Formats: sequence, C-alpha cells, structure tokens
Amino acid sequence: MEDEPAIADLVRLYLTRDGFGVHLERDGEAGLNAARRLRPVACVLDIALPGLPGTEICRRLREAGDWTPVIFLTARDDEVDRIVGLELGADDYVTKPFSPRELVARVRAVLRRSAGGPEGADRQRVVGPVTLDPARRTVTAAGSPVQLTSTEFDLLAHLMARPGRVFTREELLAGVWGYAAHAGTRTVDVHVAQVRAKLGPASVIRTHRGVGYAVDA
Amino acid sequence: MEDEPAIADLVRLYLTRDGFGVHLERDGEAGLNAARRLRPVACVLDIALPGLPGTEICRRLREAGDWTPVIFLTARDDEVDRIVGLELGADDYVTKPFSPRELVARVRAVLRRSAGGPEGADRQRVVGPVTLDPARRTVTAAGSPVQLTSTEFDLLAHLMARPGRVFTREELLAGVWGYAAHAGTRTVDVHVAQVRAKLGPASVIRTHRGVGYAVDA
DNA sequence: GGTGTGTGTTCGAGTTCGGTAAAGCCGGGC
DNA sequence: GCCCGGCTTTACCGAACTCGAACACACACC
Repeated sequence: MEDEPAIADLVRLYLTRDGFGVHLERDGEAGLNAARRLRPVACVLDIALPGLPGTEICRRLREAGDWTPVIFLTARDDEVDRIVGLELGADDYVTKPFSPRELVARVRAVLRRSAGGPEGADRQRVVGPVTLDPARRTVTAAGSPVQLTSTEFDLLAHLMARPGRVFTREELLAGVWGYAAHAGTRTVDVHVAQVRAKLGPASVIRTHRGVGYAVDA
Repeated sequence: MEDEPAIADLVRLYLTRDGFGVHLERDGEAGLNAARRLRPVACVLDIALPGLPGTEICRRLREAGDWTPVIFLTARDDEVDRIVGLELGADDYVTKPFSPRELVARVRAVLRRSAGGPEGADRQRVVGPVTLDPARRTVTAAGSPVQLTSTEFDLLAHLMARPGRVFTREELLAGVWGYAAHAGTRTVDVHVAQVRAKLGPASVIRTHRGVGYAVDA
C-alpha cells in the first residue's frame, strides 16, 4: 500500500520481477479490506496513507489474529522504534529514500524468517558465456573471472535477471540507482560501456536503439 | 517472563501461533518457581523484572544445574545486560525493540542447537591457509595458531561458514553482534582489520567495495 | 551524400568508501 | 583505587569509483 504513484509503481515493478504477485492499494481502508480478503504472504505499508494510517492497519490486522508479515515504509528515522515489534508487531521497516532492491531483499528476509527455513539460495544466472552469482557477487565471462565495481555488478545483475527483456535507461536508473537518483540517463551508457569492456568479446549486452538495453535471451 | 503486558501478549501470541506451548509469568520469583516446576524446553526472560531480575533467574537455574536454554530480552543499547546475560550461560538475547518473528526464529534456533541439530556448525572449516574449529574456538593460519578475541573469532567464523558469500555490514552486525539495527557504524571494519592483521599474509577476507566482506571461496 | 538524432568512448573533477591510527569507554583483575 | 585488554567511535587520508561533459562515431531518413 502506497499513495505516491511513482513509488508504488516502482515497488510493484521490483517485486513482480522477483516473482512476487503484487496487489496494490492507494488508500488505507481499501488496503485493510484487501489484506483481509486476499490473505497475502506479506504486506508493505506506507506509514502515511490517506484514509487509514499504516500503523492502524497493522494494529487492526493483529487484533483480528492476522499475523501476516508487515514491512513499513517510513520517511523518518524517529518513527522506527515505535513501529517494529513492540506496539504494532511489524516485522521490518525501510526508511525513504530506499532502493527498491533493498525493499525486495527485506521482503525476502522476512518471509524466510517467518518460514523458519534456511536461507533461500539466490540463484546463479547464466546468459551465453557469462555467469553471475548474486550471493558471491562474482561474474565470469567465458570461464574467467571478471572484476566489476558495485554499480557495474548491480547493473549487469539487473539486466540478467530477465534475459531478453529490454530496460529503458529510466528503468535502469530507477532500479539500479534507486528512485531518488539524481544521475542523468547518459550515466547508464557510460556504465554499460564499462561493463562491456570488462566482459570483453563475451559481451552480452545489446543496445536497442531508441529504447534501452537488454541481454540476449 | 515479561512484565509489560503488551509485550508479553505479543510474544505469547507469536510463540503460540508457531506451535509452542507458552506459560507466562510477570514476576521474577514466580518465574523461577515455574521454570523449576514445569521444566520448559526454553525460557524467554526480560532482564528487568519485578521481584527478581532475569539475570538472577538465569544464574540460579544454572547454579542448580539446570541448563534449559534461556533467551533474554534486553533494553536497547544496553551493553551491560548483553554481556552479563551471556556470561551467565544464556543462549541468546534479543534487544528491544525487536520483531516478534525474530524472537520466534531465535527460539527455534536455540532449540535446534541444544538438540544437537543437523547444523554442521561444529565442523572444522578450511579456507586456503586458514583453518577454524568452532568447537575448540581455535584458528590457525599457515599452520601456526592465531589468538583471536571472542568477537573476532565469531566474525571470522560467520564469514567462513559460507565461503565466497558476501555479507553486508548489516548482516554481520545482525549475525555476529546480534544488533537488529540498520548499520551506520564502522565497528565491523575495525574488527575486520584486526582479524586481517592477526592472520597476517594469509588473510582471506576480501572487501567488496560498496557491499561488504567475504572470504575467498 | 548530407543531416540529425542517438550511442560509444574518453577523461578528469569531485565524491564516496574503506583502511588505519588513536582516543574513549567499560568491565575485570590486581 | 589503578591498570589492562577488548570493544566502539572518531578522524583523517589515500584510493577507488562515479558522473557528466565533450567529442567521435553509427545509423536512419531524406
């Protein structure tokens, strides 16, 4: 649940990309009803929502014996103490501005915890001669290891998460850099070039003129 | 055992939901008696309790040869409580504010551990020239023994539990220190430096700039 | 071939990040 | 009490990285 459309869309995009089904509500009351009706595996709630504040939604769910994991989005650090656990029974929180990646990671962590299971294996991704391991943050091209910087790695990981899918520069900026990024879109080009150079002849990133970038499916 | 009703109820609800039978006491003396009478599989103790502090309950149980797993609830940032608790033979602790789910996870983990569970936690770990023995809490580098402090050992053990896997500072703070906090401190860096210095040229800890640390796979 | 839009590449200033030394803090032992 | 060892915090500096401007190049359309 989230009232700012831009953020909401981004969050949805990310969670969807990671295999979660996402239902979105912009209003507190509607959100509470949806949570009750749909019985989701987890809720992501903005603290400030029109209609009914997120905290209140959480409280009511708990009151009704609903222990669906809840993750809060909050703009302020000082709200945090109140949120987690004690009064409300929330499971985690993320402060704005946040990277969508971080949110996804926390959703996963919360689900893992509530499932009590061992760590879910971040799966290795392979495209042509290039392999990428998210947990180890390693990349190999044609068998040899490749040293990428943090941003370069995230960029490649993002592209390789959905081989064949074309990402616009804006999407990449939002996804890799975070929605609060102030970088210009040409920054993406520069980093793509850098990754290509490091991958050498094995480069799998293809330009879609006038649109963006993708890795070969 | 917990004196604040709101927190106590929350904890009970969560544990119950996860299939644990829960007996609740609000007072230290009563708690100690209950623990002796009921012989629970585990105790969750608030440090601050009316009547008898949680630390004292733990101490007395241990004194009487009772090694029931104990998990402490401590006030935030209260380093004193943490140390005392662990020295008294506690098995784990959770700092307020905590996520109820986290508490449940820790209870499960403690039980798993005390059951001598399937965790390969006690197996010796070898990475390059470095070996680490969790049971003996010893480390050798290139054949010679290395003296590590308790924190340093835990840190290295944590990293070596999954060679190659990159841990963020936040993950390490949570896993090694038990802080549920969202980082913002250099503590991890300093300890990493310390471990590196002691391991000498055999140092296997690699920095992943902008991410965290890992040991070479 | 000319032109214009979009992309590749280079490069340096500015910033961020991590290593390190040193000081503060706290508890335990003497 | 005092000192001592270990943990945490702070401050500084060098190294690594980022980002955007500037220019070169490629492609598409005329």
